[in-house]
Order: sequence, then structure tokens, then C-alpha cells
Amino acid sequence: MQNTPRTARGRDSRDRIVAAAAELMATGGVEGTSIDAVLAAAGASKSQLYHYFTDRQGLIRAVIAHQTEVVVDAQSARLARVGTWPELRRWLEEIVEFQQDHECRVGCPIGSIAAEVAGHDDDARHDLAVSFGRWRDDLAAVFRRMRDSGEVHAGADPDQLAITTLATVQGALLLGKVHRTAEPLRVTLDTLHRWLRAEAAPPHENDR
Amino acid sequence: MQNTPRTARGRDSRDRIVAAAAELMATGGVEGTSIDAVLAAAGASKSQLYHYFTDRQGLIRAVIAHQTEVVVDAQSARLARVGTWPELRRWLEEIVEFQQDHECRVGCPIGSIAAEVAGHDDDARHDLAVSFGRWRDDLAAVFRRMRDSGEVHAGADPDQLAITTLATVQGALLLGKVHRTAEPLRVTLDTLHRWLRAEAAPPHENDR
DNA sequence: CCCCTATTGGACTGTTCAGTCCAGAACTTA
DNA sequence: TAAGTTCTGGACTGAACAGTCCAATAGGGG
Repeated sequence: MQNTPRTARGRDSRDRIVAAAAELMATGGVEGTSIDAVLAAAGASKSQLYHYFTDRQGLIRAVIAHQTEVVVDAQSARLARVGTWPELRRWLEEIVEFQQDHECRVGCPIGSIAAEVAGHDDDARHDLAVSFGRWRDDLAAVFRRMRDSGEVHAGADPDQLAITTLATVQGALLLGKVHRTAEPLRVTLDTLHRWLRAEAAPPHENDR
Repeated sequence: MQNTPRTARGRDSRDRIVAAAAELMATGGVEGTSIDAVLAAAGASKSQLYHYFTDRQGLIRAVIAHQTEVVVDAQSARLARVGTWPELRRWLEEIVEFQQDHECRVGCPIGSIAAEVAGHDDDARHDLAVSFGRWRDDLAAVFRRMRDSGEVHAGADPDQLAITTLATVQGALLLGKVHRTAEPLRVTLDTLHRWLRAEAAPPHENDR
């Protein structure tokens, strides 16, 4: 019935359901995860789920919102601290390290959901477009800052760099997930970094 | 029972089933496509399907093989005709055009299946790794040819360029699918092309 | 033509699924 | 503490699902 939780207990129940669904869907896919499996994992009952969500699709969209919070919001905070080339490099390295620590099993939760539902769930697709849009904007802000501070040359287009960076990261995460190795991820993000560096402002133009 | 078709009629039946499954799974996702839906679309009966495939997973792997044939084999033939920068650019443009013509609805069939099943079907994941590996090798062959002919500078690593190119293309296709616009695809592949061009051999080193 | 194998139709089974429903428990507010 | 609301347990339903089975047909080699 799509109720908003009004008590701490209700909020906790809803959160447990969404967290369990997010975890199961990340590994088993969206359509491969049943309501019953989610409830078993969350230790909740059916009436709880249908009290907070209209139907399965509502739960899926809540999972997308949850993963956006986990992934994009975290990236937003992380990217806010990126303003130099070494910091950008570090950001890319952390992505590789994270995947390595998780055996490349998940890739990007948002990207995985997107690939699965974008074709047949227009509402979910829209939510995901917004999430990706925010991520792209955060990246564009980084490149804009770096351009303003002279780390990136004046002619560079921060938006284009952001879109390309996001696409490359997503593709690299997919390849890593398929090969279950951080190797393609490492190679790709390394090359991406090298190419991005070519957007740096020539030192002789800024250092005088 | 995983029988190989022994007559023309049997081969036709099997092909119809796989083609219908591939089409449905491309739009509705793998787990979102039921056996019954496949049979209805193919105009076949259950005993036909279970005569040629052991189970649902067998059908999925056959679909992966089919899409590999359609996508990777086609790319292989297409990339065999790429050996110069304008030809490489043309190849990237064709990807954008194809997606535009299909309203970015499908993205890459291989990539979509990969994102969905890589997490929980190890056999399928392996098949997909092989498919992506072949695609990468074909791309590496292009860059190796271009290096040998002096279009790419001697220090470039064809394998790294191939992996990064494949990852970027896959990521761009995903973004296009989510936004249902060729715009991010166009921007990303444009930028990718610009960056790849930086791997070109300096003219003064080869033109004398 | 006959025999043998490949192929096919479709009914059937048992399970799992999403979603409904209602009675009762827990909590809030006054 | 009493009334009103929120939350919860879990049985129940009907549909959809993957997979089985067998009888029947089609087609090819002799």
C-alpha cells in the first residue's frame, strides 16, 4: 500500500527488507530474486512488505534508490575531495582495489540493475538515468574545478570528460565482473587515467 | 536431453527456438523470459525444446552462443577491414548509428546478458568471457596492424588499447540504453576516438 | 513398402510465485 | 489506561513456472 513508516520499528522493518533485497539482487539479479527469498533473508513477513510497497516493482525502485544512496552519494562525497591529478588517480585506484577486495563479484550495483531492467521497466530506467546523471554531474564538477584551477586545459569540455569517464568505468566494471579478474579493470582505468592526463594544461602556460 | 538435430526439420526447429529466446531475452531480460513465452514466440512445443536442450540453463547458453555468433562474429568480420584511423572512426560511428536506428533499446546483447547472469551462472559467465575475449583479440589485431603499418606509434600496447576500447564501448552502450539517447554514446565514442588518435605515430618519424 | 530413429503435441505434475486478507499485537497519544 | 493507529504473522489463492511423460507422427535408408 506504499505506506511511509511512521515509527522507528516500521522504519527498521522497511530498511531491513530493502537491504536484503538489494543484497540478493546484487548477486542473483533482479528477476532472479523472489519476494519470498527477500522476506526470508530479511526475517520479515509478507504483510510487512506489502504494507510499505505497492508491489514488486515498488520494491525494485526502492532498491534502486537504496543503491543510489550507497553508491552515488558515496561517490559524490568522495569526488568532492578530488581536485588534482594525483587525487583523480587515487580515486580510480580505489575502484580497482574495491573490486579486487570483492573478487569482482558485484561490479557496479547500479550498472548491473540498469543493464537488466532498462529494457522493460521504464520507471526504473528513469530512476537509473537520474542516478547516472548525478554521478556524471559530480564528475563534471571535478573536471570543471580542475579546469578553473589550471590542472585541465581551458579548451576541455568537463561534461564530455565526465560522460566518457563514467562510461569507461562502467564498461571496465562489467569486463571485470565477467572475467572475475581485476586485470581488465586495472588496465582500462590505467589507460583512462593516462588519456585524461592529456587534458592537463601545458605547464608553461600556467607556471609563469 | 541435449540432442543434436539430425534432420533439416530438426535444425530449423532448434534454430527457431534459440532465435525466439534470444529476441525475448534481449528486450525482457534473461530471467524475465519464460520457457512458455519462448515456445509461444517460436511456435514450438515443450517436447521440442527439451529434446534439444537439457534445461533452461542449456537454452540460455545456446542463446549466448547465438548472440556471440551474431555480434562477435559480425564484429570480427567488420574489424578485419579496419586498418587506418578513418576506418576506425567509421567503425565507431556505425555503432552509434546502429543504436540510433534501434532507439538505443538493446545496447549490446552480449553485455546485457553478461551483466545479468555473470553473478550467478558460472558456466554462462565463462562462455561470455570467451566471447568478450575474442572481441578484444580482434580489436588488438586491428591496433597491432595499425602499429605495424605505422599508424600507431611503436610504444603503444595493442592489448591495452583493445581492452580499454572494448570497455568504453560497452559502458557507452549501457549509458545509451539507460538514457534511451544516442547522445552519451556519441560523446563517449567521439572522445574515445580523439584519445585513441593520440596513439598515432608522429608523422615526422614515419614520413621520411 | 517397412522399419527405425528423429521429431512432435500437449496433457500433466509439483513447485514457486506475487499478491490478498484478516485477526491480533505493538505502539502512540491523550 | 483507553482509543485509535500502525505494524505484523501467516494462511490462503490462483496463476505461472520448469520440467516429465507418452503416444503419435514424420522422414529417411533399405
